Amino acid sequence: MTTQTKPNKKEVTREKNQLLILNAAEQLFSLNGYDGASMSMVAKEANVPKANILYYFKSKDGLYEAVIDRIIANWNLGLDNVTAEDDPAAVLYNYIKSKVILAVNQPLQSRLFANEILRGAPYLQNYFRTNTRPWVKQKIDVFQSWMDAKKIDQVDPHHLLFTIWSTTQYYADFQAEVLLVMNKLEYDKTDVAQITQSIAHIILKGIGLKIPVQNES
Amino acid sequence: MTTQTKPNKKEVTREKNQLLILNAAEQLFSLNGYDGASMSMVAKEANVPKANILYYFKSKDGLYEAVIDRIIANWNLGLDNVTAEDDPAAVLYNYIKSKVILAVNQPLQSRLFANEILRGAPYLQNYFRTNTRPWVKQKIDVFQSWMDAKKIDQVDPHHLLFTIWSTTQYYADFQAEVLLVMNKLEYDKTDVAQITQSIAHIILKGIGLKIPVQNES
DNA sequence: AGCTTTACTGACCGAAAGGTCAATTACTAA
DNA sequence: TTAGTAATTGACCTTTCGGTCAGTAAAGCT
Repeated sequence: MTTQTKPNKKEVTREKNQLLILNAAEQLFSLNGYDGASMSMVAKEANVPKANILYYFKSKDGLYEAVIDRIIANWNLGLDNVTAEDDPAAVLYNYIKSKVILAVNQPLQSRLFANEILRGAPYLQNYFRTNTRPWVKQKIDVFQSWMDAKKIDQVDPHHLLFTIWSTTQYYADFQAEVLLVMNKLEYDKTDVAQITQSIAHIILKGIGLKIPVQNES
Repeated sequence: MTTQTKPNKKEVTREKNQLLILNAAEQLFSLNGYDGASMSMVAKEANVPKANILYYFKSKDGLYEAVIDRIIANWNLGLDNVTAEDDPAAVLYNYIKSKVILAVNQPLQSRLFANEILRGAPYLQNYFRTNTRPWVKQKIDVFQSWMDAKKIDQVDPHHLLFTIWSTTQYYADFQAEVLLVMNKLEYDKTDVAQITQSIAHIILKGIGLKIPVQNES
């Protein structure tokens, strides 16, 4: 007997509406930033009364935090369980690839974070301190041990990480610029592979690795 | 006899005030984005009456455009006069170095652009089309000829360019994140060299080049 | 069915936004 | 000087902002 809450009708509609609202808010905050998105825009986009949003989320800040919290909950920094014994080339290649796929296919979250950080990360500070920093510390240690073992070149491991983050996220956050410069309307199916290939080539070779053979998945 | 306009007192104060306003606006738009910065904030920061700003710049849009125009006027995309005959390593190293210096020392412009592009570049579209695109085209051609001459590895030249832009601008646009992750309050004197070194190592070696000897300047 | 409680929302609020304008204050040129 | 013109700005306008609240609707419970 689990404490299975019966599918209370109230809870069902509440959850459904909250989902609508969070999706609308995520989209609008991503594109327009915190100040650029208004509660009434969100209400209109989600097709619910504005007062309903306030009822659920207390305030605009509350809504924004809820959006961020949801993203973070599904957020995966990647490179899970990586150890000094792993093959750097395979690990980094897969990491780059997964980040490029995310950037091209789900740019909203990346852009929301970008907006946040541009403003000095008022809401994400805590997250960075309590989650990202320990995560980074662990990866940096692995990178360092790879360097000590002469598996990869000696470069500042922080900057190596930033290089991977920046090159991949660029295609999400600065999509508008990338598309304008490349004279495209949107990314096409070949772009993910192209981008991954280029970035991986530069970064892997840049630290003394070879690109692993890509087994089509 | 040049058409030297006599130092008309009106024009002098006008120019002085416009400068105050533009500086304040640049700062506020950079940090808070278009919607996050209000005319009264700018007025207060610039220490002029709000109506004065409207008098000079017609509208908030007008002010924003003026800020962007001023940045663009002083903007240098770098890599000037680069040709297929130039040494790729020296050219790219210097380019990276100059971009890192800009990112660390003058992040405001970069962040303003970042804010713009995140919103889909409503005001910069035209600039990208008429200026950046031709500039890019010319550099891409040079990159391509370096590849044809086997001076550098074969990678998509667009993505090579984006890699340089993203890695360097990251330290301006995402400064808050970088500092949080590295547990610093601000960049210190050694950072420019560190960052340049790391990025240049990865990118140059990544396309088959060696880092040129750095003659301290 | 009826009673209680919670969920919801239309109408409204004060504050702040961008913008206008009439009145006032400089300058300039004669 | 002084008339004429341009520069300046305090006061005010409309709209929209985030947020409140009293009243209504909808479950849930017995």
